[in-house]
Amino acid sequence: MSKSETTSVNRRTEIISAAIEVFAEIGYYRATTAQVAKRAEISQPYIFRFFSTKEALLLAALEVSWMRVIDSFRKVVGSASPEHLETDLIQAYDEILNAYRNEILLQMQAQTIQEDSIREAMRNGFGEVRRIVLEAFRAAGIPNPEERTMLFLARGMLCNISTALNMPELKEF
Amino acid sequence: MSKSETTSVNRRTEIISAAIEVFAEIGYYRATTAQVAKRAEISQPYIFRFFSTKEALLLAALEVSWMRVIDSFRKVVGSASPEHLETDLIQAYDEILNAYRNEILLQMQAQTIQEDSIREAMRNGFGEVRRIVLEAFRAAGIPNPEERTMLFLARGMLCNISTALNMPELKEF
DNA sequence: TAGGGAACTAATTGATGAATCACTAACCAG
DNA sequence: CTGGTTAGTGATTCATCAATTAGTTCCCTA
Repeated sequence: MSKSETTSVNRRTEIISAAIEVFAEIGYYRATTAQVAKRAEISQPYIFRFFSTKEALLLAALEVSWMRVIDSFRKVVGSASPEHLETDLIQAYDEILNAYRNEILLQMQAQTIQEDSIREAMRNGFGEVRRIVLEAFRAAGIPNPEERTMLFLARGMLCNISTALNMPELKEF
Repeated sequence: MSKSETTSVNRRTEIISAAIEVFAEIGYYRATTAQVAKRAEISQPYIFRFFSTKEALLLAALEVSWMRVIDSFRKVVGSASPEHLETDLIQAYDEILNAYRNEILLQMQAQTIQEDSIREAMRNGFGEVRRIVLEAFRAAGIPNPEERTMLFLARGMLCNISTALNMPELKEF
């Protein structure tokens, strides 16, 4: 049982969680800091004690969402047997997509945001995930690991869209 | 040589082209109708003679961009030999991605826009593309056509992201 | 050549949003 | 109990934007 004091760090985390929800639901550019504040049950100006700009808040939210995927994949890679590796990774991503849908919707939005800092965060995230999967496929002795990694990522991106548009038929076969 | 009179229809088309560029570069919600107007070399209010709202303009832009893909794929399906079908489709999409990058960037944005009319347009577009590809794979006698269609679409979506983030390594293998 | 309509714009409006400022309340150490 | 620090807010500012209104220009034709 962890205490839930209102420390500065806790507040920061609460604001990020609220931002992920609101940005995902409303759209980053259309969402207002007032809406984020309301969701976090604080006043709008108080957000700016923790994040210097709205964009800095988006960056923090993206950081959280990439770490969700990266940590999960690292855990799978560290424990899965070579023959279950790919199915376990797929299952792990599927669980994230169910439990943290908004974080993935936010990543999808960020794919087309042109701000340099956002693009860099997205490239880092994708690059790290790709590295983890590719290394794991290699270590598992999977043939054509580069192609298999590409196909794994591709299917993941189609799952995202299938989820976002509520079109299950896109990913089924 | 077609005449380039300034008819009502031409202006409409010009505005849509300008909107595709500006929305793709700036982001739909952040982009202003004034920026679109400037790109189209008309005044900002004049846009509203052709489109009742900013959202109606986005819908028209999405319509253009989906027809680009759909028409191109239909042409390939109508002329390609069964053994070249998939490579020809891939090549066709690659050419669209090069020549009409902004239209695809706009589609990517629209994947996460929650407005009902936009979601419906996106579902129609994806559904029609999927139908065309699946039917063509079946007619060509390709085994597991549903799975192959899913993988084809998945690779396409990864190509989009690879292009948007300028990460060529994502799609290569 | 008068006038009617199509193409187009300047000026404005009402609403909204990010960010800042000036302030209060609660707590805690010496 | 007091002086400093942390947590927090109401009110405001300045900018911006979608959409409307009220016009002007220009061409075609009867």
